Amino acid sequence: MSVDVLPSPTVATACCAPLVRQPLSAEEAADLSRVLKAIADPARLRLLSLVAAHAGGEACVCDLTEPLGLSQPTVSHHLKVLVDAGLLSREKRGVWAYFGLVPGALDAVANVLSTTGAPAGAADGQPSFC
Amino acid sequence: MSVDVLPSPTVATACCAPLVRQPLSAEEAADLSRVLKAIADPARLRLLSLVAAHAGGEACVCDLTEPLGLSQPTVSHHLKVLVDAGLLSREKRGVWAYFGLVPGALDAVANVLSTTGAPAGAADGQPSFC
DNA sequence: CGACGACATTGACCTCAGTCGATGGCTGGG
DNA sequence: CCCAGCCATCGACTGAGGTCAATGTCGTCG
Repeated sequence: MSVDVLPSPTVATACCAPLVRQPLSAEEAADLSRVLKAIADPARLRLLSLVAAHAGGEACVCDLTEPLGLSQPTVSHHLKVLVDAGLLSREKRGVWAYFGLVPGALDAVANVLSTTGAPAGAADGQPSFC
Repeated sequence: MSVDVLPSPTVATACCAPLVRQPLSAEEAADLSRVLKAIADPARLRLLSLVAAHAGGEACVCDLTEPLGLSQPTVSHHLKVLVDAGLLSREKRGVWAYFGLVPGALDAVANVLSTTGAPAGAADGQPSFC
């Protein structure tokens, strides 16, 4: 296989970009579009909301296949996309794999899109990104 | 064909949805993904930032083809996608067509993604959406 | 009124992304 | 020690989307 597990939290590079203040470069636009493409899918949007609304803030694959009406490989694929984009975290406990929201990741994307600089206490306290 | 030109300002239906509070329905996710798919493209992201940063907050097609390095039909196509998504407004004055940001549209999307309810003064005063 | 320029539309090509069935790896239980 | 269940990966199919050349439409100017 050619590609290996490059860490690349793509959301990090797209952070703190005003978007409406000055023209984006081709690189910045490509980075930001990568994260947005990960979110711009109905199945993945529902996955994000399902995980976030689940008890404890995390859910396993078996909890997600039914509400989405998709096959298990498809759900696993979408979860991998979200994890690679830096939006979800994956933790394997025993047989089950638990997925949870990465704190501040969605807020970082929201900050980029917002015409105002930064929401009051949204991505606040996330120095790993900004 | 089945689908016709429904006006559908898709951003309106996707407004005010917490996303992390309760699971999205298939309909809500489809609506929201439509708007996000419009933004999740490097060329369109650069178009948004170019228009926003342009003098007067509006720009015509001839101002946008060069910085993007894309052909005129392609730029026109991307602009149409953004207009259909409710993110850009199009006003034809004489021979030129001027495009400008729809106020509050990007902030509405940012609100949906943000884990906190609403940024302080972002989409504030946009009763057409919320 | 004829030519030019700005923009939109069409048609076609090509690449990529979403989906599923089948299979493999791994862990826990009998 | 073997079996059962959860999850990831693979391969293939299909549809959607980005891009451009060519063409059409409309307003402007000489």
